Amino acid sequence: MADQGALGVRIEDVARAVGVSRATATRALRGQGRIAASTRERVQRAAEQLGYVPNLMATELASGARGGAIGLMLRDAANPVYGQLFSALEVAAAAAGLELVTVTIGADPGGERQVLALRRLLGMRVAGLLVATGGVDSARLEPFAAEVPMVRVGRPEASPRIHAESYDEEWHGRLLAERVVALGHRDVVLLGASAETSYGEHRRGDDLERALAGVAVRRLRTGPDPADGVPAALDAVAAGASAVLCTSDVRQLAVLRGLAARGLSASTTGWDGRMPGIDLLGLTTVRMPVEEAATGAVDRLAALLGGEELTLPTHRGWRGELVVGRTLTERGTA
Amino acid sequence: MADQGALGVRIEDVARAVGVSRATATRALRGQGRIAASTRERVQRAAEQLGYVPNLMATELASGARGGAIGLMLRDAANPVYGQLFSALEVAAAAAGLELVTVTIGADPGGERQVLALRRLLGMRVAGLLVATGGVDSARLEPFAAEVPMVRVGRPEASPRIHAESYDEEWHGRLLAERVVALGHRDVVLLGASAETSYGEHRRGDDLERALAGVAVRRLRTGPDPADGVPAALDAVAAGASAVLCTSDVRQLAVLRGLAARGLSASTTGWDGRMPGIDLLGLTTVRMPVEEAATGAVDRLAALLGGEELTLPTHRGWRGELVVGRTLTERGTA
DNA sequence: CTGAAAGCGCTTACAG
DNA sequence: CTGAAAGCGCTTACAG
Repeated sequence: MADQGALGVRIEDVARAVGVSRATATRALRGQGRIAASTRERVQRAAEQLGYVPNLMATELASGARGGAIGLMLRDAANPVYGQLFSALEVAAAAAGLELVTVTIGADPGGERQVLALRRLLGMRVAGLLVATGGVDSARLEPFAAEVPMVRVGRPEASPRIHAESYDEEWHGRLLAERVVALGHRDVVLLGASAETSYGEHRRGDDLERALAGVAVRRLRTGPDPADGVPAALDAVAAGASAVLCTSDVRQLAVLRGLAARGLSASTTGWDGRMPGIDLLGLTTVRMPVEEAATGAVDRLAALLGGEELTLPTHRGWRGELVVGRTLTERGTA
Repeated sequence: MADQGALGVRIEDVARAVGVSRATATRALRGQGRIAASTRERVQRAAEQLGYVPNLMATELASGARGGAIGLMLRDAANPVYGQLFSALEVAAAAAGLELVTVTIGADPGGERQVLALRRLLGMRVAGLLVATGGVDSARLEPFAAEVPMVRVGRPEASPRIHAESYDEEWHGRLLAERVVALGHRDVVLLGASAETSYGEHRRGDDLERALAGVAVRRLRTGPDPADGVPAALDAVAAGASAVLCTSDVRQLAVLRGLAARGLSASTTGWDGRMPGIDLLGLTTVRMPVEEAATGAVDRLAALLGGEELTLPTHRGWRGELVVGRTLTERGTA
């Protein structure tokens, strides 16, 4: 163990150094209550000199304050979309004067780790909860929502009893489908993660498929690796499909690589629209309204913390925009 | 305030429901010490039924346990590199059996917010600290390092008194410079953030410039927006510079857009190498060894926590690899 | 303006 | 195997 250093310094030590009581030291350090300016200064100086760091655990326990912090449960930040959501949430929280304590969850098929993480956050007595993962079903979330204000953000799918600020993926699916159909595609591949792999992507696939009226859809449900299912998709292209619709942009990239490698051509679309070089790559995708959802979620949580308890849970779906690049062309012109 | 719900349930309530003492309830719930199986079961059942969630603050305060968690201070996760570093750290921490509590810092010119965040993390009595931001100078970090094991990760620049697992940016600079020179470029633009904007990028610029022996370098120091300085860089290209070397990939993208818009051509290079579509874009860049640094940092921290106190702080620099794409060609062939 | 005392919710020796 | 008591480090009325 490294030298315990200043962490061993308690307020008692500071108080003793100055010759006052703990209560006085507390007042001096928190700047609350009546206190002589000179005393305050002496205490502050001593605290600084001793390297006093208040023990938050004790502070919050004693004050009963539910710590200003709000807990954020996030999924894998390696994905640009989650990284940006994370960042946007931070910005929004800072603007709202809230501190964020974050825990992330990697793969979590059964949702077990998420429940654990939620308990842990709750154990830290966060004032509110932001849930930005897709893998927990609402049923497991509800008990937590009963204990502390909770807002789900990003993914759709939310029980009517839980606040949610999400992306209107159904709308996004229609946006894409409309354009694909308008360009004459009637035989397409729909490539995306299976429900177990990513519930969010799975839902996107459903939304898109539903909107593709009159189109022959070969749906491929794959694993987490973006390259999964690409060979099968290419086979379908070779067999006549004119477009490969993906439920995420990284998958679209994998398809583009595959097409180039096999010398095939087909239209492609993705989903997310948050990668840096989208314009240069000419990707066709839907851009998720990340900032809007993040700000919406934080504002709603702030309102709930502020006492808006009577509000019925609401589910707000934010709409992004279609980005049409070179990868989507009229059927037959690719 | 939302219904306080089960958060109001204390261990006392559980104990009373079963008719045992708090001490017994504790033992039953933690599974420590001798306890009758039947008692344990009854307590567990009651806890579940009442929705008991242990107050972590009280638990850790009472047990003196410095909570297993380690604190991570991170910079803006919107940047793909940081998002991936975050993710890699999570993975490594999970593998090492450590929990991560993360706070992020946005722009923080003076390093004030970072110091605050560090104090806050320390207040939570984390067992160790991972610092993955660039903006704090070592002098401000040292006091914290004296209190709790600390490892700096990612950015170079570290006092000899602080453990660091970083990227060997000097080496990366040489890697790039060598290739640029080998391809005949003798008049280049070096485009990157000013020291105030991003210390890391600034250092990269220094490293690169130093390695560009015999090359005329026009250095442009810009603000945070990737598009900053691009017009000036293009002017330099129009005036004869054959390459634009950037200290980050997003800047390189901005330059590529600018070149296309103005119908100019020049070689370009970037830095980071972590964007999803690099290969498709044909970017030239250095790929940061994110996973290696992350694993190294977590392992080292784990070792420190495990009692390796005698180790002198070490500074390990991880080396990534050069990625040469279409954007870097022999001078005159662009 | 300042101090003594009680208490936050939990755990941990110490006795039984 | 179980309970009473003391204590973790801090704060907050309540008296002075």
